[in-house]
Amino acid sequence: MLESHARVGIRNRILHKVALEDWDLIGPHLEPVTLKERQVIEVPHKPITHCYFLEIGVVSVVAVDNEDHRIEVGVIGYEGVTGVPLIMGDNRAQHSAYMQIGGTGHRIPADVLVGAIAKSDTLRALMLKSAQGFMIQTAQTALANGRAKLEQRLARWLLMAHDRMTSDAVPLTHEFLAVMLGVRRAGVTVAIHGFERRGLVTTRRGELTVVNRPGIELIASSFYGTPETELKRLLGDTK
Amino acid sequence: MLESHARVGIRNRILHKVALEDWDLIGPHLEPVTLKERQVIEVPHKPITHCYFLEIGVVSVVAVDNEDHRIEVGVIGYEGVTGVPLIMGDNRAQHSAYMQIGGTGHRIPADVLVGAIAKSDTLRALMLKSAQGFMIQTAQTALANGRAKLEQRLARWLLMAHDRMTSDAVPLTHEFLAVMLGVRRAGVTVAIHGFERRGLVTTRRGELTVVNRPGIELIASSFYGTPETELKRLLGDTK
DNA sequence: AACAAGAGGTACGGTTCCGTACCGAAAAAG
DNA sequence: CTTTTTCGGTACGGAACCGTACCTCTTGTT
Repeated sequence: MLESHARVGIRNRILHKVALEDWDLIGPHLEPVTLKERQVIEVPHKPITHCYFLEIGVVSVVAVDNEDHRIEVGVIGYEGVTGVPLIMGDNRAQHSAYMQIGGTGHRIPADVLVGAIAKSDTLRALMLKSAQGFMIQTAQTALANGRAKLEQRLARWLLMAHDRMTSDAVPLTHEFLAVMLGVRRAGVTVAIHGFERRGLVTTRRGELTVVNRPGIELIASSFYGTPETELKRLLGDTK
Repeated sequence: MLESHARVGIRNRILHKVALEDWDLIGPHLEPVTLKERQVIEVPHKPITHCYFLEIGVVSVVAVDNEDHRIEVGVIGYEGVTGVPLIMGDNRAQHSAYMQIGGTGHRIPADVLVGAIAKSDTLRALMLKSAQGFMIQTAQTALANGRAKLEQRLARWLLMAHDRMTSDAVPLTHEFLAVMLGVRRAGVTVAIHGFERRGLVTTRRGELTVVNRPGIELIASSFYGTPETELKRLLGDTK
């Protein structure tokens, strides 16, 4: 498939797959952005102002209830787009979303994207598949939260983050990892030590480097992989 | 809003909200069905043949991975419709779905529903909101699985089932409850005893009756309620 | 250089829940 | 009415993880 000139160098899978005839609807409205860690993308129950197509970095989507329990329900990187509710016809964010790992990308005003989806069936179909990919990820998270051990969940998260990075270094603290997994910070520390001892990762303050990815996949076992495989099927990627 | 004659007596919230001008697209193709417990609705990775609009009963949607870990990611009753992937443009089921509590409803061939959604913007918007309601439920399940105690999760499930029943009796075994919550059968038995001792429920073999719903809500606390509230907002119900 | 703040290491008692197993009671099948 | 199956009650050791706390390093900040 030919790519429009404007998309040369674009890594985001969704933008990549926007049909040529749909590009005029959104391309001109994309604004390049640099996103620092902890930057807020969406606030629960508030209108979504922009959708972000990441190039690099990781967004954490975190469910929060009214007693302040919180847990990550999914991550979004270069393979997807934020603002799933918009695709479903709702303009309010359901969950908290923020940059877990800083990066870059493009954003588009919510109303422009909604209008574009209304105009083009093919664009809407693409966005819907992206949304479904996220649903699958959320379901897998529910499975992992209910069934997997801390170590397996940690492995799963590292793999998902690693997929979305361009290097093997994953910059994040035990503290935030604990929040996302819904466990104690001390528990994360101990689990990471286990990984380190087995030569799967190396660590520095605020950073963790993947050394032996297959080894980590072995630990995550079948808790990792399903959403990734399904997304490829949905978007028809061959690589 | 006026209801078409054909819909008199329909309890399903989605069918109820189908606009008059959209009714011709699906109404004539609805087939009344009686659904017995354990009846299979969807099989993972296989094409979805029909979508079910339940009147009474509960469908369990269960994520299964390739090592046979399984856990319920959501339930569907009279408030929704099965076959979420179809709404998202995919014809394959992602999860296992089966009747957890027998009931009645109407079903429609998948291709008819897909065609109808393609023809009508308003119908599609309605179905998308239903799908989003399910997404919210799945996210809340991920939260509960990661953060809640067994007792709280049990309370949450009972409330969700109770919402979808027409009586206070919920027919199910500890065994299946355990599968859905992803815990031991023995654990469920003990937790139910606790409820019974506190006068929240009464039990018989294969059945459980809700006696003190507010008491159960107190236990579930904020792990119950969010998806229910949000679905009302999405569908604009006032009751 | 001194200080404060953040990140990580470690420990300990306590709780929750698992894995497993065995038994009796109720319902279904013959 | 007997046999078989399903369902539920109960127990026990053990694993996983929590809540909490305290201390030590880094890494910025002043």
